[in-house]
Amino acid sequence: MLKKADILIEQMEGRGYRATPARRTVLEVISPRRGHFTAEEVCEQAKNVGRATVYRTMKLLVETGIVCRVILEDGSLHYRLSHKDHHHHLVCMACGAVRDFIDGSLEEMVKNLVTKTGFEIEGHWLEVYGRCQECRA
Amino acid sequence: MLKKADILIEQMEGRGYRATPARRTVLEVISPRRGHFTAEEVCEQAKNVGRATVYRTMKLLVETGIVCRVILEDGSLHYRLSHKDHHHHLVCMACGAVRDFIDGSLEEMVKNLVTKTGFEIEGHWLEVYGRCQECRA
DNA sequence: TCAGATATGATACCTAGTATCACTTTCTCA
DNA sequence: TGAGAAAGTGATACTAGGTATCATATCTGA
Repeated sequence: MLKKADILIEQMEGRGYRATPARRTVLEVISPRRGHFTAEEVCEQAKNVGRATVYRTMKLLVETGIVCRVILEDGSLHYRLSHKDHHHHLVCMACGAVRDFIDGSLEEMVKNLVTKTGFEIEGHWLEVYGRCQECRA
Repeated sequence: MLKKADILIEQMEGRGYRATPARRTVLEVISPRRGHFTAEEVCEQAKNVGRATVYRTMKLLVETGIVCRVILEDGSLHYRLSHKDHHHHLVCMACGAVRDFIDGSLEEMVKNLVTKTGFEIEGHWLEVYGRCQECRA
């Protein structure tokens, strides 16, 4: 049976990137993660991978869509495994849990902005912050 | 006649902060600005104000609602004068122009998320990136 | 098999922002 | 009015997060 990390490695190879030991290690660190994490956390856990390589790999993984960036309320950059194409994050500020959501009305709104403002819209970024059901209890 | 910077100074005083020369200088640098700018740019222009003080002042201005934070697509933190209570930004990636907008459907969507997910929602952050009418021409 | 392309890790470096601290300014209230 | 407290300042050193460089290692395919 293929491990999750193997599936991700295959995704990378499919995009024309080499499946190197360093990248494998990074993916093995990342793949069991549920919530969001920083590049620095990956550095700590992937001990035999250089810091520069971890940062390079994270950038690569974002490009290939394997992970996505999560910006917390304080502006700090985190990452998490990506499961869908375009989606947004609902981040619990207490436990760090992240839920994805897609919202059609938002895409609609963006379209309206085009006609209202004359802007050509290339992208948008939405993060919602709060406390999840468990943390409220 | 009151300059724009004076009005902003008054706003600060109204919140219980002192109107010091350093803060005046920062506000004079900021007040004629149209688009977004970084704290570092303010440092360069407000030459006789210490860097630490500029950063402290920027933080203060965000707290008092006089400026708001703008996060660019690359994750870097900029600021701009704030004109409304809660709003979002439409940022031109070519010329740096920023347009504010308010969107009721978004607030609606956030409310829907509460019932769908059980999250208690504390805040959200939306930035839209594109090219303005002038830059497209 | 070997030349070129890719990837790596160590290191130095850079940028943005914060902590510290001695000092100055301003406020306030007796 | 003036003394003490509170608030603010700037220089400096420091930290975190990330990038540039470069010699070396590894892979790939003609």
